[in-house]
Amino acid sequence: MNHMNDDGPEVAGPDVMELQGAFARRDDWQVKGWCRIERALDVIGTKSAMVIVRELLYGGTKFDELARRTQLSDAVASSRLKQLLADGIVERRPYREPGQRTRYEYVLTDRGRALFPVLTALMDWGEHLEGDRRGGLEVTHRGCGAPVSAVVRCAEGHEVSVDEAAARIRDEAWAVAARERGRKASPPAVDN
Amino acid sequence: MNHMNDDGPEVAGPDVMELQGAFARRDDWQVKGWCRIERALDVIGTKSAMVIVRELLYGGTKFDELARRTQLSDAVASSRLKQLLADGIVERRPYREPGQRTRYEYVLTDRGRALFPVLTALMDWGEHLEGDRRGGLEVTHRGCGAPVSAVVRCAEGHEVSVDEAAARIRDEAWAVAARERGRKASPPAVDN
DNA sequence: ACGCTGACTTTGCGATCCCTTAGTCAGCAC
DNA sequence: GTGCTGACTAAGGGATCGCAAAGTCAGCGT
Repeated sequence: MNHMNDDGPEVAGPDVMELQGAFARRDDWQVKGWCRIERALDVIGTKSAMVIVRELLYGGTKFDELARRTQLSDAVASSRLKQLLADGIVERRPYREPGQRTRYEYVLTDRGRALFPVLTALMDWGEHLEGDRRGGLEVTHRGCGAPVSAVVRCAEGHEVSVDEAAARIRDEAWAVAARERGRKASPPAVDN
Repeated sequence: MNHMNDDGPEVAGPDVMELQGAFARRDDWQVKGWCRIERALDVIGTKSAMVIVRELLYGGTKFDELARRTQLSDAVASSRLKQLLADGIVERRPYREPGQRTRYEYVLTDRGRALFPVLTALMDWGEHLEGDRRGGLEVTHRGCGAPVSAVVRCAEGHEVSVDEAAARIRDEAWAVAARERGRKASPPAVDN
């Protein structure tokens, strides 16, 4: 648990998660489609998607606002928005300004707004990287003005560091059975 | 603040961040190098980097463990680890098992472990996507056994939703001056 | 009717990501 | 010293990402 040890080559040690139950034998569990991190990255794992969501969170709605503020080309903005639409992250709704034809504005869905912790966590992490600090943004709580950050917390309200976390398979009995079924269909893979 | 409105085409409304101060004129501020989200993504914005960090958090240390468990090819695992090393996210330290030559194991640095909220936020978000739920992982607090999630919180301890958040430029006076300096060097861009 | 503008779409290209296959290289085992 | 293994490295290729430039298309202005 020795955080903040920048004192030379002495390294951090095994401050990692505890693997519980059958997952302790990590190699027995290949992450075909069940890793939620990978699933998430398949949908928003691209830089253009992330920065578009960023601008939508900042309140941009019109196509040219989003393209300009993200510094993406029209083509990328267009195809990414189309994909975000298909994935249920943004919705399009018509609007019409007086003397203009009907256009569409883009707004985040609930699923899109649920990316707020992801973006905040990335922003926090980017803080400690090289680069300009003063020109950057500060995100605060409108109520009290205090700066915000993304933290990992358990349902009981405790803040959880990496070494205080444990990972286990959700429905272990089912997962073991599913693996057995898969093994009958195809020859055994990792078992030897 | 109408969360969870899946009732048809009625959309969510302007549940977005408030832009304060000079940042309210969003178009006046191009995100050249100061956006921490983009800086973060330049370093870990790739799927292979993310899944390697995931495995390191799960406790993997040896090269072949990491390559096998991430399902990445040796080549990708190798070059990504090299890059993570250069970026200060992992450290390599020699170890030697009896009757073996010296090898290296990979461990996260503090900066690497600081990605825990990012990965947790992604995992949370991936929850609501299509796909298998039962085979998935559950991350809990070792102390009390409760499941963990990533939340956005202010320094005063309030949980902050998107529409309760505000963004402003950190050092606004400096940023305005810096922009003026830049404008002298090159012809005005967005002003007219 | 003609041009202009805002909102895209299409096209063609280079860069990056990730894969497979094949090779290297250090030390044991024999 | 020959073979083997674990840990890489290199080479070549397909897919995806992102860009610039050009094209489309609807309506307003004249």
